[in-house]
Amino acid sequence: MAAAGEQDGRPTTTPSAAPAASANGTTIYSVAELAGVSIATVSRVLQGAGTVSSKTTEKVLAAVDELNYVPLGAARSLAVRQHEAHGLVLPELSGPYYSELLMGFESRAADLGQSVTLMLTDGKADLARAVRQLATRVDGIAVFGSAAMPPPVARALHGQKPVVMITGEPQDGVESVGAENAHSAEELTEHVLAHGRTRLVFVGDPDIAPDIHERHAGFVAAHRARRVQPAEPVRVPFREGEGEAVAERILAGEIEADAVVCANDELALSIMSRLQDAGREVPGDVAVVGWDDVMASRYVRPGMTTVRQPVRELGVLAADRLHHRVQGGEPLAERQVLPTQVIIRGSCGCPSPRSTPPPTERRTR
Amino acid sequence: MAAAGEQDGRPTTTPSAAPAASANGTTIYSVAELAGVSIATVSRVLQGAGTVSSKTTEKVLAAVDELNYVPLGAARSLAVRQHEAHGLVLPELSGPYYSELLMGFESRAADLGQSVTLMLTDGKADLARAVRQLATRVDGIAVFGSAAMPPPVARALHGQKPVVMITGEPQDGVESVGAENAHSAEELTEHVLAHGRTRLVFVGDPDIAPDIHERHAGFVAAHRARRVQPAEPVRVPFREGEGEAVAERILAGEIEADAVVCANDELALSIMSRLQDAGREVPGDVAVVGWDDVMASRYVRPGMTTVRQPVRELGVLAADRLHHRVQGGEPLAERQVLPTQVIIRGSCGCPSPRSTPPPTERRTR
DNA sequence: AAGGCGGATGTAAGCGCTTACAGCACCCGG
DNA sequence: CCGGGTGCTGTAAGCGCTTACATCCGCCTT
Repeated sequence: MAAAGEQDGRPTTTPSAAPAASANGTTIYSVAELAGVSIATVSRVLQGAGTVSSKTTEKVLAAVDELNYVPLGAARSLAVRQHEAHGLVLPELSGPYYSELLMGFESRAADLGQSVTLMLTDGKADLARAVRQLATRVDGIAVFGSAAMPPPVARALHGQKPVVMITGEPQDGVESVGAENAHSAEELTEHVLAHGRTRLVFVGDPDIAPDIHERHAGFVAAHRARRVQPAEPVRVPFREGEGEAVAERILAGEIEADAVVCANDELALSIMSRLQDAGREVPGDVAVVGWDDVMASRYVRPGMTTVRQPVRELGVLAADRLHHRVQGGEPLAERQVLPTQVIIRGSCGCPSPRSTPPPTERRTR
Repeated sequence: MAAAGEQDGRPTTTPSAAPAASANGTTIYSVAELAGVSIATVSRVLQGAGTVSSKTTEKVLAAVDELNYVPLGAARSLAVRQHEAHGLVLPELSGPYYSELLMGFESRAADLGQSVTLMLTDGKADLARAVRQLATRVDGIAVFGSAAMPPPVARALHGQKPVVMITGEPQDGVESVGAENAHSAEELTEHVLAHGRTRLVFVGDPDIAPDIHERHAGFVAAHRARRVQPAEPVRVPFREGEGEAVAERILAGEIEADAVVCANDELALSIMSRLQDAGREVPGDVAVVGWDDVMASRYVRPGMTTVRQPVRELGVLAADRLHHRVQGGEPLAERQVLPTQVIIRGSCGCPSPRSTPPPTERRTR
């Protein structure tokens, strides 16, 4: 009995025939019809909600299988008023930094049952439009601080969707997560200073992003503690080629330094490489240290002394916080800060250890 | 006049009051009401479709702005029967390979007006479920071949949504894109052979993925061409630690080789590093070559001889093809193959060039 | 035996948007 | 002065799903 004798297949008020359906034409109606039940029951089976007899459940599942039914996410989203998706906005993906972040984010988001919609800002002509468009399809957005969130965009989102900034300054209503910078930068700088180096230069632009700013602040603080005057930072953007250029300036004597403290490993690596090619000894003539602990830093000779950030955890944290917000939770006023770790290898002047294990075995979960 | 005197704000048949609305409560109805027009007009303005007087357009835009209106993507998707999103399934993201791919994919997808929903398979407990879930919210899916698409999943998707495989064997109805492997592997191997090396070993598992298989085939072909018997491949998974292990076996004399041809750079890099630490000369005692041209390969000494794949272009191509399919286009029967390039540096035995420029300036679009 | 209860299922009202179609005002030529 | 464009706007019917509520039925309680 039940609704076995359904003569329409679409027992709603709608006068029209069965809906045109998704890609292949199967909708919840087709499934219901085939299983001889109502669409409500199909939905209940699929959502695991409500009570459905095991016999009915079987019938429905069989029908789903036979028709190869894939529900239309948009319809569900509309009905439940949730996208069940988190947005992530990153500048780009070269280098391990953003990838790690993304992996952590995706992993946690998946655990929370959220899909992740990614947007890269580099090369986007109309950023504001892109973010707006993204906002249209997600419940909340995590944004990587530096430059990924121009004011107009921030304004557009204001109060619309939960936003969490990664590595950005916390603002009213948008919370922020990040890694520690100032202390480890100070520690690293002090370490170099302790090697007896006296003319350190900081390479990277402190104004490019708050975290670089903090790194530079640590650099300055270490100098202050020893009552020595820090040199002016060499302001260059994060681009591999820039390292070469800086190295040339050092070789030419234009920049006088016996140690260079770089804002990231890419810069440090390219500087060290160029210096070595030109016959300079590292760390003999000049020490070089970086930031991020990218893979290459373990393989170059001497090993690159650098700072490891818990980038993946940052991604996890961001996903967590975002989800919290999406669930209606209140934003945290203070910034969440994860600890970093100074990794000593040979490029700072220390005797090179044989090798440093990777942070975590690759390809682990 | 127009509908200025609208008394309800929701001129549909629905008896209820104004809808509860999205996150912040603004829907197309609120906008219409504020602007004093119908929701159809608001939609037209926002979609740029149909004809709307400039006066009305202004009013609507003003209302949108004032209310900070963000349309609900799900509702639009439901109405237009398109998700306007591409799914991308990758194993993970460590190393530059997948990141590049993803960047290419995202960039092209964005150009095509599609958002990208990313899913990483590594560490996912219920892959089939995850993919099914993904299928629910996108118009088509691009899958990275190796292992990312277990048969049950493939079956689930079969005929449901367009699928394009990246680096996988083309199958019925699912097209495939990839980079050239066999020829460049042969060329690379022949190059090493031409250096006078006689005992080459291939490190990596040819059965792990079709592309590795092809690489190995090229390795074998080069031997054949010289009528020499290739050694059995050293089958190891792609994990950084594995390189160390292989290096130990070489050091122990367990593997006898004067050249090792690795399935990727990570492996090559870690082998070379361990060998050098143990006092072996590279390329003097043993040559090492890799595949992928990761960043580290440019910075190590000697530079790593390797093969550069147009990974980003692969991502672009995948997005393109997927979009083509989503638009109703027919799948291409033959595999699309992009050319690769052998990069000679010092680790194969050649005199080290000073430095090799990165493939493209970083951070470019 | 009647009433009530609860499990299983169906009914139908939306979710917020797009769009075919209808309607209306205005302008032009005849 | 009227018919028919033409240009703009409104009406309303869905898109496929979830879910509150109604319904039905069998069985237990009294």
